[in-house]
Amino acid sequence: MTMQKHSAEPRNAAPRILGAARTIAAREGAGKITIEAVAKEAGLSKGGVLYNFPTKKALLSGLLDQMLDAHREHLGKVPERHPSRTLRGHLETVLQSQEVDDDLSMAILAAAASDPRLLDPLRAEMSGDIERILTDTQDNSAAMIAILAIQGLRFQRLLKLPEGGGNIRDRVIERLRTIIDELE
Amino acid sequence: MTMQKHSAEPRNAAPRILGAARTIAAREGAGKITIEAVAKEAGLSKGGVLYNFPTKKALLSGLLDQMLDAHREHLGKVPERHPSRTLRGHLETVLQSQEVDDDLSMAILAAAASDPRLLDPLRAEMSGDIERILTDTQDNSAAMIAILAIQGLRFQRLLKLPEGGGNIRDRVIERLRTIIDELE
DNA sequence: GGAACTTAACCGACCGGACGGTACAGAGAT
DNA sequence: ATCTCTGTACCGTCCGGTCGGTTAAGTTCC
Repeated sequence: MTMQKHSAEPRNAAPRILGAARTIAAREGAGKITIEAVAKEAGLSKGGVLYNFPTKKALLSGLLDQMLDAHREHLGKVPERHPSRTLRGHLETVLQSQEVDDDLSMAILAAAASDPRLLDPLRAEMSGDIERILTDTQDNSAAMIAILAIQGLRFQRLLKLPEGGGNIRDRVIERLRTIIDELE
Repeated sequence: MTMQKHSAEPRNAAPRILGAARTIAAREGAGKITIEAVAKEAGLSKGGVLYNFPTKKALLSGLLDQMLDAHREHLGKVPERHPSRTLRGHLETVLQSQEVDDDLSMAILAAAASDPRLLDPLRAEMSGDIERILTDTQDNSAAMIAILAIQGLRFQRLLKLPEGGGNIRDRVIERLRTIIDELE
């Protein structure tokens, strides 16, 4: 009967740890991400966490990496025909997968609060995205405004800032969709 | 004029303390705001800081308050005739006073990271602003997009995210100005 | 096939430092 | 003298990181 290994899920504790970190960040705020708290949430000990991520920076960095991966994957699902598909993809990502995106933003907050350098990979990624979008569209300023508005949507939701009430949010989204479509 | 007290600036250490906090946040990240560090930066001792702000929450809260005040003051300078003057004011504030606005964003970050509830005053303020803007304009979705884009500009600069290079930023701003003007 | 050893994964006690907060003393001005 | 403000010393806690186990699963050699 060989037995199970340790308790329940033997391998790959890393994703569980990252998930725990996201949970904590979403529930109690980015500042509450502590190794012990993450360990408890993930169902293992502090040592276990530090085995997988030798330092807290590594943990945060890994968190952001995972978020970026998820984000990339989402963008990949957008039909490629679309000229400004990354732009459209960004918007749809923000809309569809609220959880994933909130987590991403939370990871950004946590990273920015502890060590701004952790944002470097994000910057690189965004740099590529923006460049691609701008070369694919002729009305660069309109495209950039769309990008900025999408970012605004992110932080607005993340910080629970007021949305204007009513169906304004939906109308804004619809408007953004048409703007993006018109960008061709 | 009697005399100075101890070292240099006798009264009203509070603004100096808040300024120190802003400096630290801008220089080392929002997470590095610590009472001792603030004290050192402000040129007084920990006790001095804690006399003016009995708790760290009070400090962060005061920081955000000051930022909101400064922001309000800026908005007040915008010609009142303008129908969407708050919207225009927001944009101009972001543009003109880079320091003040970056500090505001940093305070937001710091507050959000430590205790999300500290953002409540900000939420209230923004709620009023948005409501006013939306009632003053008939194209609500366009106005909201402008608001979101302006917020996007804030965080973009705060987190040093890529801007798209070239003069795109300027063109975006010009475009936003015209959009806002057309909203009337 | 089984003792001896290695390796991977994890535990949990502990350390040092930082940090928030308290207590109290003292200097200036009035 | 008293009130306002600031400095110094200190306490308890929390947190990141270290370190010596420990357990389970191979691996090697006979």
